[in-house]
Amino acid sequence: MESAASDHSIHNCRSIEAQHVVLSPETADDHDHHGKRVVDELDFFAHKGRLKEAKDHTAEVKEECDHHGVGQEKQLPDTGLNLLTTYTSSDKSSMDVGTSSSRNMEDKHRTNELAVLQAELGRMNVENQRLRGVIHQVNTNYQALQVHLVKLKNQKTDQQAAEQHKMNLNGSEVLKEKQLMNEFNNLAPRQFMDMGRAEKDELSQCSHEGCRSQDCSGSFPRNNIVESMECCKGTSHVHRDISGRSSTTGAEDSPDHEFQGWIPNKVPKLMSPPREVDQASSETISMIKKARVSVRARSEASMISDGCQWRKYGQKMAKGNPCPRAYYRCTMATGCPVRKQVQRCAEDRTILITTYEGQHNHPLPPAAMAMASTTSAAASMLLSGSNPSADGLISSNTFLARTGLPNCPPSLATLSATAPFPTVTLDLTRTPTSSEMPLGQPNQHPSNFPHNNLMSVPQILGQALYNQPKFSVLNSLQGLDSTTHSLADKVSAATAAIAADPNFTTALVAAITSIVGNVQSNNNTNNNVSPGNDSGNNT
DNA sequence: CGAGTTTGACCAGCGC
DNA sequence: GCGCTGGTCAAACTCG
Repeated sequence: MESAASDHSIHNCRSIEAQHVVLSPETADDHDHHGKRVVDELDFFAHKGRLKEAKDHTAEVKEECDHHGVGQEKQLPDTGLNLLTTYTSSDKSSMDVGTSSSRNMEDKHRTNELAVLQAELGRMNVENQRLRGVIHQVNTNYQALQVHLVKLKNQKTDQQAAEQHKMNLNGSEVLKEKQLMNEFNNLAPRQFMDMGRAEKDELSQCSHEGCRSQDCSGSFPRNNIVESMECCKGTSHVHRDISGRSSTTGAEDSPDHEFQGWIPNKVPKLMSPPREVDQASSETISMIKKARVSVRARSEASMISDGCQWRKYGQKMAKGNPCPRAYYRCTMATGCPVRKQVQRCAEDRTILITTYEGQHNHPLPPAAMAMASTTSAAASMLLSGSNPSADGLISSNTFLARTGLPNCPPSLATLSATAPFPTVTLDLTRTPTSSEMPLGQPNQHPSNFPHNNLMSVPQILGQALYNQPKFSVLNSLQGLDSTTHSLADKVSAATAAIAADPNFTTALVAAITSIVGNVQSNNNTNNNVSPGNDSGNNT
């Protein structure tokens, strides 16, 4: 039987950081999951260890430089060129006539080594600067798009309100409608698309927008746009309990309502709310809840590691695919409704298709937030007015533009509305053509894509989320208002970007590490040597 | 013995 | 209504 979806044990992000991913067929060992360390997942986070190594290495180099009194980085312009003059052997011999030849040789060797390392350091500094510029550009693009989106939303709201008025709706209802829409519009750019901060903002948002505290005081900080929406939808929203019955808000008073537990897919559909608008909203909510993110990645492993802990609960043979489909549910919290399906592609069995569905009801580890936020961001895109085209595919350009990266190649991400549930597909198996490469970066290592770089997608995103406060510092350093920026959107944007450009992954890791490192080091010393010069280790 | 996996059975939705 | 299919359940099983 195909081992793709049937062979694995608990997948825990916390245990994988130090693991090096095995992606090559020679080393990917799918068979054994008993006792021995088996890498049967595509590990998205494997770079972390290497980054640390590189950082340590950089620190070592610096220390060595200081120790030998040769490290003069502070005094040299950061040109990236090896402008350090090193002592030649003749210089050295003239300076050090009295020492033994063995010591001469040793010194010479060290000096040469230092020169090489310093040259490397300089080169990385230049690369670092360039990447900062890239990040700044991405953020600027994102900001512009967000403003545009809000504008469009407001226009749409006004149009709809006018139409409602024409339909001789009762005046108070129109007012209510508009209020609802305004709430929605207020939420959309911030809360809906800001899953990363939703945890912190939810309470204040709800209290500010008049929603009942009961709705918002969940002990689980849910990074979940659906809950956010429900929270602020007012009195008309409908909850589903575990048994699938619909209940009005009165049922929420039960102490365990906020912990809804596993809600099977086969539960009955939502009860029809009394009013059209409620029905529409409920449908939207339902749609969002069903929104899926599908990730296609080339992997020998049976499952990609996405930072969450999963338990397999079923396996089925799906029609039209000889490979079985495995069903997993999140076990990081009791009753977490998030599921995922893992299946190999029928056409190309080296491609692993992982489909995520649902929103976590518990705090996520930083790495897992990447994927979760992408799901939520995808759902929010659906809310934001995307209209499927006739063939059911929303323009991937639109999608990518909404994710903040208009330059992202359109072939790598699609938003499909033909499936039972709206599905965003990130195809990380494709090598973008040179014309598709965004950000003006040359496609230098197409052969590395997607393997080596794919691994670090959630890693980098997760790391960014993990460093969220630092990220805010980064934004403010760049003159951006961090409070208006959706981290989740950045995640989506970065996902698309990284999918498009393998070099971007490495580059962004280096840049973020560098900037964060700089922020930290600036608090201590004014050291020109960026601690983030570890970008060169992602070969 | 507990946690996780496997796998056949069951159920609901959907199309004919 | 019937059959197909996708999704889930839960008992049996495996493993540390």
